[in-house]
Amino acid sequence: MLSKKFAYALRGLTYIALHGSIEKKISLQELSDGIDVPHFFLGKIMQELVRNEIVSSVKGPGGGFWIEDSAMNRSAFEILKMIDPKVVASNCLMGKKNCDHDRPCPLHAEYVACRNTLFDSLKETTLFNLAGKVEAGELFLDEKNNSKICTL
Amino acid sequence: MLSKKFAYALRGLTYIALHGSIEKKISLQELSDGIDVPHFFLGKIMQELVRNEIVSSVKGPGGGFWIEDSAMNRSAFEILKMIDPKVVASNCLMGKKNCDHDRPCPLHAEYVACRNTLFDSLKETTLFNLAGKVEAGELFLDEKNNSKICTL
DNA sequence: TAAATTAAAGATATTTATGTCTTTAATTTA
DNA sequence: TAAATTAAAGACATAAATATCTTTAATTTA
Ligand code: FES
Ligand code: FES
Repeated sequence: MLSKKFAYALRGLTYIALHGSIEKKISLQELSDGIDVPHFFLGKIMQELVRNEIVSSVKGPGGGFWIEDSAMNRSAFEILKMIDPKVVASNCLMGKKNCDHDRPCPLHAEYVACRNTLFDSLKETTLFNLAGKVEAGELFLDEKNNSKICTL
Repeated sequence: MLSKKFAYALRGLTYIALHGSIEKKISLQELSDGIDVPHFFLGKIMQELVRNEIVSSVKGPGGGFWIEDSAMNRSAFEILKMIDPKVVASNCLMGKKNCDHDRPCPLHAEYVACRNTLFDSLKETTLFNLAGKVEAGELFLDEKNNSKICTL
């Protein structure tokens, strides 16, 4: 449903929002270490976010990434649209070409409800919010030491 | 989130549940025409369902697929576990190796709620239910004439 | 029994997502 | 200015999902 690209983007941005600033830029190296995501792949994703002006960057010694105050209130949903537009464009969950209210597939109702709920919370969640929650110990960006599997 | 394999499987089974019987078997040709799904790909999926005794088949003239009465109350969730087991095993939505309640990622709460809702309804939905709804005109298996896109 | 029909099985192909490596350009520092 | 550092850009590689084609086996019918 959601791509790894989006997942990595959101985790990366949250890390930068939390640890970075114009004075302390976050290098790609620190970032990929910090969230346990493949270095080069993350680099590509950051490029895209820089182009979209979600994050800022400079090259050279001491360079790296940071997030302007004005970008801190960008929502997770905006990031999703940027990184994974196909998902937002809403394909049918049951493999039909398009999701259609008038000719719903077997999972239409469930899918729409589920997706709307998820998207609504993505719309309400800003990078600032996410950074705050990480700071409060309510959520975690990396994946070291997480051995317990939620088996449902 | 859910694969096309699962989508095609569920739509195919519903078609067979609705139109097939031991007297009137559904050929792969009729089936792929009926639900607008790639012929050969659907064939592979049906093979798997036959091996798992969800659907029955015979070769030869007049042969094809049908569903025994006893299989009509199999749930969509059972089909999902069969066809797309990774999804049920619950990977983290944000690309972490495992979904972990104790170290939740930014979308954990939303994801778990969303997934539980979806899975609950899959558990309650049987092939018999689905066939009934198609018969009642409440849902549709094919994708002809569906031009209206739900843009969210 | 021969021919026709149909699913099963196996091989191959294509596409998409994910991941990696190399080269280039920008910036800083000595 | 020269060297070092770092992101950007582009090329390449791998894996997974999706799709197709060919051959084989089972079954029916003539
Ligand atoms: S028609 Fe399938 S999800 Fe809407
Ligand atoms: S930890 Fe990511 S979905 Fe549970």
